[in-house]
Amino acid sequence: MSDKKTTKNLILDAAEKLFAVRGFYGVSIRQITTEADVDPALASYHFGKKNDIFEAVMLRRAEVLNRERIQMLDDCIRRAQPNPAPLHEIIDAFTHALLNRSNKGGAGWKSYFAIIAQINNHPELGGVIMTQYFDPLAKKFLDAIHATMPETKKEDLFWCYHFLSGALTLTFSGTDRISNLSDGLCQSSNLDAVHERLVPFITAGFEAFENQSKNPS
Amino acid sequence: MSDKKTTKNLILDAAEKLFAVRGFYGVSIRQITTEADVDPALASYHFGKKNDIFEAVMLRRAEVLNRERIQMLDDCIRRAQPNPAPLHEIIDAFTHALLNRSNKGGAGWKSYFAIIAQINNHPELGGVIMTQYFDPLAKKFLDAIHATMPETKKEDLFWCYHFLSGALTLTFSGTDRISNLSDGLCQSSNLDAVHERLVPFITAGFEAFENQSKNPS
DNA sequence: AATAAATTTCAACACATGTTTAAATTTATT
DNA sequence: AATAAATTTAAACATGTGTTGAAATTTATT
Repeated sequence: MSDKKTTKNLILDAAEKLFAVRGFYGVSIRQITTEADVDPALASYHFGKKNDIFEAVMLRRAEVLNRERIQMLDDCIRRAQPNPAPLHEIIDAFTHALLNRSNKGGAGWKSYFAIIAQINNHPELGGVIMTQYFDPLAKKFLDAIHATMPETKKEDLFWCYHFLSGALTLTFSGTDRISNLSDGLCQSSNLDAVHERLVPFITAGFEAFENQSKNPS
Repeated sequence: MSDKKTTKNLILDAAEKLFAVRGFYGVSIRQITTEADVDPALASYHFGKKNDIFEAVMLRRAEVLNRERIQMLDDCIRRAQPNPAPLHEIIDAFTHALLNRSNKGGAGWKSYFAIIAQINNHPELGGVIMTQYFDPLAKKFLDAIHATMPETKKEDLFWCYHFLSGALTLTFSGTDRISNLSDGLCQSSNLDAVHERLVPFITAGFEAFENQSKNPS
């Protein structure tokens, strides 16, 4: 699904697809290599341990993703100069590449984000892997938001980011529980509908902490 | 950790603890029964399949939890009569029992919520189990919110609920990624700090959709 | 074309998996 | 105290696990 169909990529594609549905522990190397139509020994040969396959899956798309997101952030900061960037544009820059890829990037990207959703909420892997691949970028966004909302306590901004992260990743998870709740009126797969609502929702949430004089309870 | 220390409860407690850290597929029945200091065969004897253990873990606390949350919702609706309940009180009723138990309910409750966080973001289990145990309650809350915000499109309310669900469950997950991000300034374990900020954040998010005349993009 | 390197195959390793069976033991009932 | 039921134990089942090793094959280099 990405680049040349080398054995390495065949394995990564298969692993990505299966990890997305059953998680790291729910997938065996045999299942991966069967899905990839490849000998089981090739997984060890090309990647080493099972853990290394997982990390390779994560790394492959994280790079292109982060490049895109930083680009969007820099653009919106530059556009606004000398003023600070508008909050909703920063939120959009943070989420747009993700939702857009998840929506129109093909099955591989969708699987990738489903894995991220799982990891982000997984106590054992979440702290490590997310921190490793996405924290530098998160800090850049928080800096940008801080520049836009200089009077808001940093502590509050961190928590707002935390809520943003949770809302965003649940959208990726592909559980589509909202479809049941809404009797089919809403669907997680309709990521345009999500994006239209996520940005104003989160923006309003941040803005609730703009007047620091207000009683925070 | 709950009720009498029967074999059944010993197994459920151990399963709860382990599932919270490594997920359903990451835990074996042997690990569970070892942790519970009990013969492996007793898991099958008392519960049947591994899946049944998991469902028993889920069900045990879901009942007391939902009873508490419905109570709080009914209370805040009754207090406000004949007016609709204030939005922030509804949000509080939805989240308070969860965050409070996770904070002060002991290790078992903390594990339980970590499992919920995983399930909620798991494409295979999330749709089924969360729908089964928590959807009736979610519908009640959405009805209450709809009564408070009658002019807002139901579709918007569903999405807002979706974001709320994501932000809330990430808080439960126990990943504490926010601790790294904030250099220890914020910690997921400090659930009072979360609650103080989650309610106004989410409330403001909902309220962003109050004026239906506004362009939703 | 001959040689070296990289890749793929096939078989096997030792161990872990969920679950079952039948006997031993404890607990409850008459 | 005798009998029945419920629970616990210990062993084993077949199958799946991640990983490795040594040949066979393909690809690249000289």
